Amino acid sequence: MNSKKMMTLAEIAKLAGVSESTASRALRDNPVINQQTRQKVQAIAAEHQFKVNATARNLRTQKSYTIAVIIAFDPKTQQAVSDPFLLELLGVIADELSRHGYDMLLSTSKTADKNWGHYYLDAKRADGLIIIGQGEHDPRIDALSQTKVPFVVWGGSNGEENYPVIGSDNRQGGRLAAEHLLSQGCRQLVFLGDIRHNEIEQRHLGMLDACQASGFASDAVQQLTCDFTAQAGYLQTQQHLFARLPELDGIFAASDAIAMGAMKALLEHNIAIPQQVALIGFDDIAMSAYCTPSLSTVKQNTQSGGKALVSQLLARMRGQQPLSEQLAVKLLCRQSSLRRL
Amino acid sequence: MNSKKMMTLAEIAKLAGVSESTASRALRDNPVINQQTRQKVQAIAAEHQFKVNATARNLRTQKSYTIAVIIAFDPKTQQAVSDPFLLELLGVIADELSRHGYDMLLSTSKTADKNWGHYYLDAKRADGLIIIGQGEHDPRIDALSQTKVPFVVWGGSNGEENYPVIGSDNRQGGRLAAEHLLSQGCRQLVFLGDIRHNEIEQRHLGMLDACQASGFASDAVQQLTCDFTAQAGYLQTQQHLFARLPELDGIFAASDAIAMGAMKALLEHNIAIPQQVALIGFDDIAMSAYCTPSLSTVKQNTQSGGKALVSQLLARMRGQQPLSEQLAVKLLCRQSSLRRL
DNA sequence: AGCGATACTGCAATCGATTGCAATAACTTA
DNA sequence: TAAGTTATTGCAATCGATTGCAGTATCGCT
Repeated sequence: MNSKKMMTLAEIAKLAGVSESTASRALRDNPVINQQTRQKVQAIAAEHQFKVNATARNLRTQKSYTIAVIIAFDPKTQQAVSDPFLLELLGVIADELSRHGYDMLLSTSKTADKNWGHYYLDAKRADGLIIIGQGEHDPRIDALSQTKVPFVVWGGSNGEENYPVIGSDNRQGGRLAAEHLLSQGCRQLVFLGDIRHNEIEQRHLGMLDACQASGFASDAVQQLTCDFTAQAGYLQTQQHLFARLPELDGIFAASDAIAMGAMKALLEHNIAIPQQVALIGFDDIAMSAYCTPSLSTVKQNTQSGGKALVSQLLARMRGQQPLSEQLAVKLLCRQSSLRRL
Repeated sequence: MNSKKMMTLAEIAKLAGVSESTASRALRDNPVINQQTRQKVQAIAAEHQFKVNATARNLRTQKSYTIAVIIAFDPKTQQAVSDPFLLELLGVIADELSRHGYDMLLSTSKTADKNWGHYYLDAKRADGLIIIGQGEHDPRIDALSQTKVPFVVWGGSNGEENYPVIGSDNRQGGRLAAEHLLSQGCRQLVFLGDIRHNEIEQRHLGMLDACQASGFASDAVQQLTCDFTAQAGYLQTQQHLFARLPELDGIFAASDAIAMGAMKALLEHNIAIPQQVALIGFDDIAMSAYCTPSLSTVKQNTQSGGKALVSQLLARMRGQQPLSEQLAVKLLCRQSSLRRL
């Protein structure tokens, strides 16, 4: 006989001839319960496919074993969720959370209440928050940090946040990218990205670092604001960069998607990549190795990123002081920037 | 004075000088409560940032206002979560659910218990299930359909499922793609994809439909199994398709990612696209318009897909009979297949 | 004044599991 | 044999909100 109806702990207890308390303890492997009793209860529970009612347990224990992941959307482009990079990160987080026994509640900031944070935490829907992307300096995050809500953020750090930020070492990534372009002989560089985003700003700063270290005048680097899409990269390149040719000879795009848009525009205009203009992106999304020419990029480590987010959050929930982390990035030189083979 | 401590309904009631029952009704806008009382309670609740404890409400009402979304993973490639197409779909689902007042619990089948379904529903973690991708005919889905669990599936239908399936009209998509290739003069076609997946099989069948309708011998179409990644597309093309040149003159890839891999291999081999080999994909992911040559494809409508999934599931939860749906697809002709401009 | 109708409000049970504390049984040890 | 342990188990309160039903005013109308 299987689950004709929904089983409750009370029914299991009755079937086993014990009290609810005993049944509960038996199922949780509480050692204070007699070995035989325990096994009997567990056997009966298994036989009837009994699953503890999570809601009831959560109410009683005042925990939800759930973490809310909030993807901060750029309301203009709605880019976030369709960015391949974020999806990868999300997958890693999902796995990590379930490895630790937590469920994952997903929401987009577009979707969520104006004050997510409260929506999830005050209503005890979730025990903690992972916020992906600060966007253009979101004041709600600062507000959250004034409370005792346990949360961590994926994004860029300028060292001034009073909340834990996990992210790639974007500045170092920017340096690596720029150094590489310079090493390939580029002398007039463009940064394509929106530096109002913290992460992007760091990448840009890293680029400036590298140029200064190499003794280039600061006007050797120009910055052009650009949304996170291939389309934006394409349009910006068409509209603003062709005019700067032929002096312009190197482009560092803030993301691979942008870079692929730029690449399209350049190729349509018959600009040789990398000979006339060298191009490098950021992220290492799956496609970047498969466009033509293949796209050089700075690879973010989603695996360790997701793991760090989860472990820092859980640490914070245990009352420990969480630390911001900057994850190492890796330069991948492919055809779009390698001039001498 | 704000939320120094966690507020409960009882405290709000006390502050308002009413009973818990009245407070509860007032907050839910129950018209039986006096207008003034209602407003007073609501004002006090707002002032103290009171949020109903979702766990307690869920326990009492026996609902969770949560839908679990399960992404069926291909254990070999782990492709699912990083497929840009699925991410888009996920975003739409998230928005739709929250529009209807539901939270979204996300899990991958890799992650979830062997018997997801029971994990979520028996434990009352979720009120319903959206399963994305049947994979290679997952027996667990059949098993689920024997129970009264409310769920819907995104995937391919062969008309024989005894559960509701929402998905693109893959067969029609296959027809469109093949007809297009034939119209461009292609005479030896290859289908690149794993037909053990229901959706992919339908696309393949559609391709055969078109060829038969045009009077081609069935051996004019060859099928080559290929995982869902660009890498797989690249490798399969390299290893198996070069041998079939120059007869082979048209490739229909089961996804854009595969197509982009194939494109890379062809270009490296100096095959002219579309002159020597015309290429078309499926999905219309963001990148497909931005590779060079731009990729022709069959566009799936994620927007209406996500909406249909949610509305059918909710209908089923209300006890209505849900229907399988096949969503219209749209052929997008870009450079990779357009021979005469 | 009397009586039913109407409009609110509150009591108390309930959802299903967890857990502090008390109770009982069994077993030692002096 | 009595007192003291130790091993198990059960009672009952609790988590926080919802809701059926009963209770109390207030009002209208004859």
